[in-house]
Order: sequence, then structure tokens, then C-alpha cells
Amino acid sequence: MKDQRVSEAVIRRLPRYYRQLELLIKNGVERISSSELAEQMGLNPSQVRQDLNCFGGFGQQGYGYATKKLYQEISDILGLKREYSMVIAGAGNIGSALCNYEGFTQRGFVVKALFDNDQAKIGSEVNGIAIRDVSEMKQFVKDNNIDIGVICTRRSSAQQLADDMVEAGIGAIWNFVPIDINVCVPLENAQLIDSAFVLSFKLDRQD
Amino acid sequence: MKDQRVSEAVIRRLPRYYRQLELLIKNGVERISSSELAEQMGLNPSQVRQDLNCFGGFGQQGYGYATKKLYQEISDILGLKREYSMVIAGAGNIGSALCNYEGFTQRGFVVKALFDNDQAKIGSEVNGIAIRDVSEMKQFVKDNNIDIGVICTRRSSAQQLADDMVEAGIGAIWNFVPIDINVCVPLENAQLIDSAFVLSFKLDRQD
DNA sequence: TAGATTGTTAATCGATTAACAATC
DNA sequence: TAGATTGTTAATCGATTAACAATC
Repeated sequence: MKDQRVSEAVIRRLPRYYRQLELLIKNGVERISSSELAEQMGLNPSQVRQDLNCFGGFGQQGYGYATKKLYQEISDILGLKREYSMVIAGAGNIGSALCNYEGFTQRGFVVKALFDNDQAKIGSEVNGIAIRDVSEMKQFVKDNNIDIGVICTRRSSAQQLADDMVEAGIGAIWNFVPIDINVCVPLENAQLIDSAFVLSFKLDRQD
Repeated sequence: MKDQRVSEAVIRRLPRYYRQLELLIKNGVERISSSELAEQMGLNPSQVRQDLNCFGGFGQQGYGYATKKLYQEISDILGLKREYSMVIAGAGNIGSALCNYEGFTQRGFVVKALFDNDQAKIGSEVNGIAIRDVSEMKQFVKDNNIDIGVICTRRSSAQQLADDMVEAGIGAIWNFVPIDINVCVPLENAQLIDSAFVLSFKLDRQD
């Protein structure tokens, strides 16, 4: 088990391995070779072996990889042994949808609170989770040791709220606002409009 | 204006340039050098110049780039001159949120219809857009020359619906379902759970 | 003209792919 | 033992960064 720095490219393939393994297990497949797995995922067999060997030798020569074992290993690598707590800043359209998304809770990502500055919303609930005044956010993050802060506000307040979260000791930021946020903790961008632009770019060039 | 194949890495920086330029213009900045722009975006000045020169020489020696001109150029490169039509398959949580998202319409990405297989939903509207029976989707895409098909269904039907869309002549697929979809048109993945996993991975390793 | 900054070529770095000895 | 397939080193490829002549 080498423990060099793992490249971003490798990290972003891990969830895909995880999902593919899950699928294979569901279909009763007990072992798989790097070539088969690569084929199924549109990768190169060497790449699959290189990727996995960043974390350890999970395979067996002449046999391949035991799907259940590998699945378990990747689950551990992804840190899915424990739960992660989240707060969502901005109880609008996207924020509420994320709060309602079952996929997160199923996987151990639990929304602890929603925050908004709209007095009309504060006090009500989304999917059983209270909407609180955004002015209480910092203290809440501190008191509850929140892992992930999700930003779904207007552009003007996004950076400030991210700063507040970081000051309150949050572990990571997940940004849905179409603005570049600057923080010193892990940051994941999910800027929908950027994806739309990539699609329009490709559509426009195709002809 | 060289027209070699543009790498995926460059393409994914284009929306960021676009947003940053927009911001600069809003702040009254009329010109910017590659070093300043790189600084602001956390890139390397050479990279900025290389990226832009994939599409043409938009700058001027000794001066830099005129923000308005560059903004316009990138807008054109991204194909934002015209509107793009979308349909959304799956009127659940995420599908409805996307349908309500103002950012899309503002930028010229217009949702023409939502589709679902739940009889209780069919016939109602989200944000003024009709929810139709998913069995009518293929014909609708054909008749209305839809550009982008958004997939927000359960995992079991995602691949089939993507296939239907492609057969009906759709230009691109935008997939929100945590499953690897296989199509012969441009595909953009927005798998939320994958992002969550990347965050848990990084959180888990930090200590 | 001198200074600044581009556009572009060359050098470096890192990620992907190939090859093969190790070993189940 | 022979066949298969890994783990790992080496080769290739592509993307990022540096350097600098061109030019505004």
C-alpha cells in the first residue's frame, strides 16, 4: 500500500469504480479482471490496475479481483465507513431539492439544517429539516461539528458564507453557485450553468 | 485562429473565463493582462494565453485583452448566440428543481417539457411547463428538434431513455443519475453522489 | 523609442498506456 | 505445471509551464 499523493484524476474515477462494482455484485458477478472492468467502464486495463494500486494490491495474479472485496476496499478508501453531516445555505430551488434527495441519506450524507435569510421561510421545514436564520449558521456549524457546507445562495453572498463556514471549522465546501469560491478546505464545484455551457460548446461545434 | 481539436481540459475552463470576464465588466474593468486574469482565477499566465489562442489571437501585445471583446469572443465560442431547447425526463425532486432554475432560461437554455411515468403527475405543470407521459417523449423530441435531454429518472430507466432520446435525434445528454450512460452524442455527467464521495474521500484523508 | 505583453515555440511535468517479470 | 492476470517498471503521450521573439 503505497501512500503517495493521489492525483485528482484518480480520485474522480473512484466513485465510478465503486458504482460499477456495486452493479456487478448486484448481478451476481464474483470476480472480474482489470481488462473486463476497463472494458465496461471505457478505461484502459493498465489504468485500472494503476489506479487500484495507488491504494494497495487488491487483486490476485491469474484470478483478477474479487468484486465484494474490492467494493469493500473502495468503500473504505472513499471514507464511507462513517456518516457525514451537511448544512445547506440557501433554501431555494436547488437547496431544497438537495435536502429532499434520498440518495444522500442512503449513502450516509445527512443534512442537519437549512439556512436562509428569507423570514417567510425561516421556521418551516423541508423534508423534516428545519430552515433556520442564516445568522445562526456559524454557531450551528461550530456546535454540531458539521463536515460539509453546501452553498446554494445568490452569487453576492456565496463567498462570505463559505468564509463563515470555514471559520466555524467546516471540513469541506460544496458550491452550487456560478461563482469561483476561494477557500482553504476541500472544495467541490457543481456549477450547473458551466455544464450547460460545455454542452452548448459541443453542440455548436458538431456540425 | 487555429482549429485543432480542443482538449477537454481547455473546454472546461471556458465557462470559468466567461464568468470571470462578466464579473470584470460588471466592475468596470476594461482591459486585463493574462497574468492578472491568471492570478484571479488561480491559473498560470501561459496557460491563459495558450487556452485563448486555441480559438484566436484576442489580445494585443503591450496592452492585454479588452474585457468586453474577449467576453464576446468566448460567448461565441461557447455557442451562446442561440437558444438551446431541453427536455427533462423525470419530474421528481431534481428534475423539478432544474425546471425551476432561472439561471438556465436567463442564459438561453429553455426547458420545453418534463416527462414522467407517474399518472398522478402527468398533466400538471412545473414552473409553467407541462409534465407529459414519458411514452410521448420520443415523438416530442423529434417534433420539436430538442437539443439537450436531461435524465433525472431512477437508475433502471436511465439508459433506455437516453437511447430513446438519441434515436429521436437529440444533440446531447445531461445525466443526473448515478449510473454510467453510454451514448454516441456529447454527454455531460452531473452525478451528485460522485461529488459527495470525492468530498468524503478528501475529508477522510485530511487528518 | 522604450516598455509591456502578447502569440508561439520549446522544455518540463504528470498522466496514461505498454510491457513484462512475478505469482497465483 | 501451464495459463492467466496481477503489480510494477518503462515508454509514450498530452497538458502545463517557461522562454522569448514579435509587435503594439
